[in-house]
Amino acid sequence: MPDTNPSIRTRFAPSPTGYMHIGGMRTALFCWLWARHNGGTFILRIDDTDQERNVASALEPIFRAFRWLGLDWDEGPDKGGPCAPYYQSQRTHLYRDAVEKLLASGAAYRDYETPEEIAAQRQAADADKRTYLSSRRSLQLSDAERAQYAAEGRSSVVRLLVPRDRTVAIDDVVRGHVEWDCGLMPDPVLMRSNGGFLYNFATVVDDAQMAITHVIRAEEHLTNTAVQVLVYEALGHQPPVFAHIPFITAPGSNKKLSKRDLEKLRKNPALQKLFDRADEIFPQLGLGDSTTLSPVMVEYYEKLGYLPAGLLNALVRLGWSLDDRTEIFSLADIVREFTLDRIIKSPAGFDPEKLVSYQTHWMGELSIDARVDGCWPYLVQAKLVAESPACPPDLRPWMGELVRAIGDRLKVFSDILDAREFFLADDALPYDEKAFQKRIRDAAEAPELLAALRDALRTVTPFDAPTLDGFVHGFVESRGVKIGQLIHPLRVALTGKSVGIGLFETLALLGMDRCVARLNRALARI
RNA sequence: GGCCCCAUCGUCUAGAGGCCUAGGACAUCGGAUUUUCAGUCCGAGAACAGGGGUUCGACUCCCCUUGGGGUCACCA
Repeated sequence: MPDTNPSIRTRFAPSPTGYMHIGGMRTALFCWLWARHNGGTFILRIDDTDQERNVASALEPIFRAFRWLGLDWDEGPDKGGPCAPYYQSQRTHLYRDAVEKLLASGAAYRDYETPEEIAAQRQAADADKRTYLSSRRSLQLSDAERAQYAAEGRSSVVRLLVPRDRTVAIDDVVRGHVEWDCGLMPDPVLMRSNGGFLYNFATVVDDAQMAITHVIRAEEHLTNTAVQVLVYEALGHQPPVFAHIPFITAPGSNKKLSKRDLEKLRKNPALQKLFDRADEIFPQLGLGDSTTLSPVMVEYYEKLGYLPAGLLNALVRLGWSLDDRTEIFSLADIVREFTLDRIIKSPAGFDPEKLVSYQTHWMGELSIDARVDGCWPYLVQAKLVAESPACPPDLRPWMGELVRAIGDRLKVFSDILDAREFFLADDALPYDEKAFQKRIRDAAEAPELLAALRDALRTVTPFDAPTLDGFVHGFVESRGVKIGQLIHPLRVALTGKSVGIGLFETLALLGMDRCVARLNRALARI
């Protein structure tokens, strides 16, 4: 058992965006894992500094995603905790105090230059191919001028006074030693002219006040870290340990997987199937389509009936591995084995195929009963069965047989909808016309064979798969035809499709009466 | 463009100087099983970006080049 450290505190700070991004979820997972691995504390803090929207409803999908995956938090908005409140919008007094402290110590200054002036300076620097640096003219102001400006209510921002004669460095757990030259940094704004605070500042104040020991976040924040470390130092705090993890990219590309590029992602060959499946399934469930629920959102996987274990397994293997052979991890395994030093440095492409393979594994671990329970809500939602919170007891044995017959074809719970023909009324069965043509109309002996079988079927008892297997084989033998000549047309006649579960299971599941009814209907439409 | 990061099979990765004729998984392609599909079993192909060093010896260390990415806001 590796060393653990209960004093470790990590946090994840989502913005209320109205959905949970798959990449963000992976970051959150790593934060959660490090806390849990150590028996430490995992904190959820809401980054709602620019709260235009309805925070509560925009937060709901985020909480939902955490709960679905089984990632709990020890301190957070709904739970409270020793560092409350956990909404940044309610913590402005802390930021204000920190700004005052920095102003008083001279580590920060009030800057009266207008945005236009700054922009002009920036442009001039660009034109001269010079690194832009803050002019710091406001520092030259006399006390009298300062007082006058304040009295006039002239607008100003508070900037950190960057110590230009040195460097800042971190020893990132993942990246190693990274260093920046402060002489190249403009003075960052800490507080806006309207009194609002900036991310790079608020985050540091929060992380320090919440005693976060490990900041685990996506690599895109690496550059921000320079400013943040300077703020830690100016405030007199010890910076936490940083771990900048590689981000998740779109399959076959090395661009960040983002919701903005949805249209590009739609054309990505590896993602195509996921979008198509969404467009096929979600409308049946009354959930919109791939535009409302796309593969970059955690909700996509939940709503399609993926298993938390499947997604979790896939997510943790993106940028992390234990050794040269272990692929399958339960959440408990991951918690036990997860360490920061096994995180990879390079970006990881999200591979839907690999996700499916993990998913298939974990689905296989589930009992038939559990699979029935997982599938049931989809049948209800698609209105294929009568509304009921769970599969009724009298239907359960039959459902169990169906799910057993579907076997590995059931990769996610919504795949049960591919077996919709078992739930449709006999006179409402749609036919794959191409298959019907080829297997029934164009096969000379098919109609007669089907009719004969229909009549013979009435004598079969018990009407179960093994018996039917023997019976059908005897039937074709006695007629001197090959099994394939019967089986293909029979499948189309009974299910309307050319592919599906085992044929004898299909017969048994349908039962004699429905088989006869469907055969009659098929024969009548030749 | 400045600064920063990254670079092993198509993909996810193992590899902390000799264990590497580079291992595993997913995907792909064969073959077997089979009533379709899925699966299962067996097998195959498939990678250290390039160039310099260091070293008896480099996938592993250093430098350069190339390529990719991130970031440069009174966004987060």
